[in-house]
Amino acid sequence: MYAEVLIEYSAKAIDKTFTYLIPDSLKNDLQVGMKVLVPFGSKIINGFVTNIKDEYTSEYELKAINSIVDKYLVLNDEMLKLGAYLQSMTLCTKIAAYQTMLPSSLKVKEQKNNYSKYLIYLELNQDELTINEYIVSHPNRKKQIEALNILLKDHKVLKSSFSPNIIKSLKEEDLIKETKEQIYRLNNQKVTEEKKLLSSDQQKALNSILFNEEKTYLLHGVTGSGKTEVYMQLIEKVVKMNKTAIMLVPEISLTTQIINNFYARFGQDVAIFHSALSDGEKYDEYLKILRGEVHIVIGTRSAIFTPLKNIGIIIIDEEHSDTYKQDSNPRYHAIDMAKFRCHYHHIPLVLGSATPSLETMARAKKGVYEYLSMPKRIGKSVLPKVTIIDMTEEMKKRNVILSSSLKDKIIDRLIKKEQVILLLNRRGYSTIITCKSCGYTFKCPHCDITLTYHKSSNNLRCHYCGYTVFKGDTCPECHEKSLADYGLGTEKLEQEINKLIPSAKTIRMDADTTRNKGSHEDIINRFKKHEYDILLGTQMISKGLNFPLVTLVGVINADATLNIPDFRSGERTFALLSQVAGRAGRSEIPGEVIIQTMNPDNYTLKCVANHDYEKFYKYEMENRHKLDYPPYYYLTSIKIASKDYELASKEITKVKNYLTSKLSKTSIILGPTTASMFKINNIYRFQIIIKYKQDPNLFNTLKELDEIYMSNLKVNIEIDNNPLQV
DNA sequence: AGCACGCCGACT
DNA sequence: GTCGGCGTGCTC
Repeated sequence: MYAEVLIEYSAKAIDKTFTYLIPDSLKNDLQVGMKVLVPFGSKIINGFVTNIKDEYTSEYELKAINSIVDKYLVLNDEMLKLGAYLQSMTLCTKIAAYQTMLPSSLKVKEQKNNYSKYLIYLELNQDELTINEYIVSHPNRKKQIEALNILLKDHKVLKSSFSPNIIKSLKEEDLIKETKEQIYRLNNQKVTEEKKLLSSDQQKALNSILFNEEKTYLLHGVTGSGKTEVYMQLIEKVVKMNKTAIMLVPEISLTTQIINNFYARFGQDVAIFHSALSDGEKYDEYLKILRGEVHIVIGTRSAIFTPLKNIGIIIIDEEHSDTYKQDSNPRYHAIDMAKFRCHYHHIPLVLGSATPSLETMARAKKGVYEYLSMPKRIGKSVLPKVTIIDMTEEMKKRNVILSSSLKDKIIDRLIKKEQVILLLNRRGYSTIITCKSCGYTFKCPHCDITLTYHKSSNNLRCHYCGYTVFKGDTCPECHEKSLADYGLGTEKLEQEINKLIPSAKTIRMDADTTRNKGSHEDIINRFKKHEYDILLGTQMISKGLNFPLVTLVGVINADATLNIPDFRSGERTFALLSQVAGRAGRSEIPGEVIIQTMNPDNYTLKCVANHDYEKFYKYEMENRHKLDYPPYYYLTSIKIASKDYELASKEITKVKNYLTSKLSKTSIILGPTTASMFKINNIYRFQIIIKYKQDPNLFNTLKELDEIYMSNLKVNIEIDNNPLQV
């Protein structure tokens, strides 16, 4: 018997199967979809079995498979097909596709292939009579007799409750034995079964979703309309049918509240899956799923690849979130993967959002998706009042960071013992450091980016490659003491608030303060307990959090996200601000939102202020239509990357010519231009954008291009179908 | 991806 | 005369 094996080097040059002999010892256990260790060249490395066959003829002397990495981990038929689909969509290597589908802890680096955690128990290994004889004949061994008596009474006791040398001597006498039971690191008990009463909108949405056909639903519900409860009741129905469910959330650490609700209602029937789990936890959760011990999986993007069987529904919460698209190697979108699995199982896909992506909404309007709407908040809470503050006016009053009205309102909330959230979508202290006498600005030597000043560590950092330099007092060019900083980051905001409102207790949440595991939750919990009055931070404070005492949300600088040169910046700003605005007034006390901007007449901001998604949608769709952007056209971006500037620029022109000769006349080929992040880590990037509605030649042309650059070591090609950033 | 083989330049 | 540069090609 022979096995076809993919080698775990993700390189285009060896992205093909190699045939190995299956030794007799593995014949019974080996299955397609398993990871194996094989000799390859001079090394022993991981491989992945894609086929098993009886016949093979070749001039090679075949090598044999060494061993199976983990006999519990097998990709089933569905997962193998999904992997092939992933590979064909993203043009990644075959092995990379399967690797992304298996939990990363199992990319066995060191020879550690058993992540299982056990509890070890001691039991008597002799009958009661023998034990008693021993006790009588060794009256001096007091500690040992004590242990034996405990075991006589309780039969099975945790090993850790005895001291090791007692165990050792009793084991030598063969009086006791060890038994082990696997335990899972994450274990949550059900707390309540209590279902919440549904509003009529919720009930209508719930009833509209049918479980026995393949169909995509858009659940469009404003913040606070109770989408989570609908998800839970949908899943409850599915579980009652003895089927399983996957629910994706954008970022698990920021969605702890949803997770806790699910644990409370479904307890051990839930497995969670995301990158912040430890390797052991990940392994346990994966095993629970593989063994069919849970019906529900909640997780981030990668959870779409968990091997649940007999799926009954897939739900994607906050479907517009960028986090569902992977921004490195297999650039897949979780929604595409979900559609594949829904098709496989003939089941519904539910996309939920308060601010659906334009693509999703357009499909709902066309009737491709069924549209379900929940336009009202549940209970007594109402949508907050949103006010736009013109910062150009405030600047004249020398209010650079806080407008007088936002400052007054913060003080008012502090007096009322309520809480405040402030959003500033830029971390660090200040964004640019410039020399006032010679005009020098600090830039990253490896990237085409200005460095951000971090005051707490007194250094300048590149937010792309991590390059860090100490900031001195003098300009490195002209050596004058005339360095000035411009632009506002969260670090400076925190300092300024403490200066302006000294009585306020503030806590900051951004990538810098949440580097350690559990620090997100810690900040959230402490804020929730009202240890702090003001939570300030980047966009990570906007998602899914529900703080009843927050009655004021301030957006410090709405222009920071609005002015990013990307055709989706309006859409992103609308979603971000709507979401953060939704944090205000989640209980009976009505909330209020202040948006500070230099562009008070901006249409997007006005739509946010009026909570008017429809108006924003129409406006933005017109723009997209005029400029031939999605959802009217599909996009594909092709980048050529190289350390050699000249070579990259020469190759991108070749690519352009190739595309022009191959693609249909109706496709629009833009560029070549320098990519938006032109130089990162000393690598130059040029790009071409293809806009198309339908192009039968596109896919094959991309594949050909990919193959042309397959063995080129100096130039890399990066193809991204439906890129999020252009 | 890693590693060996192979063919030309600057050195003890 | 050798050491070593990295270009090319192979790995079941």
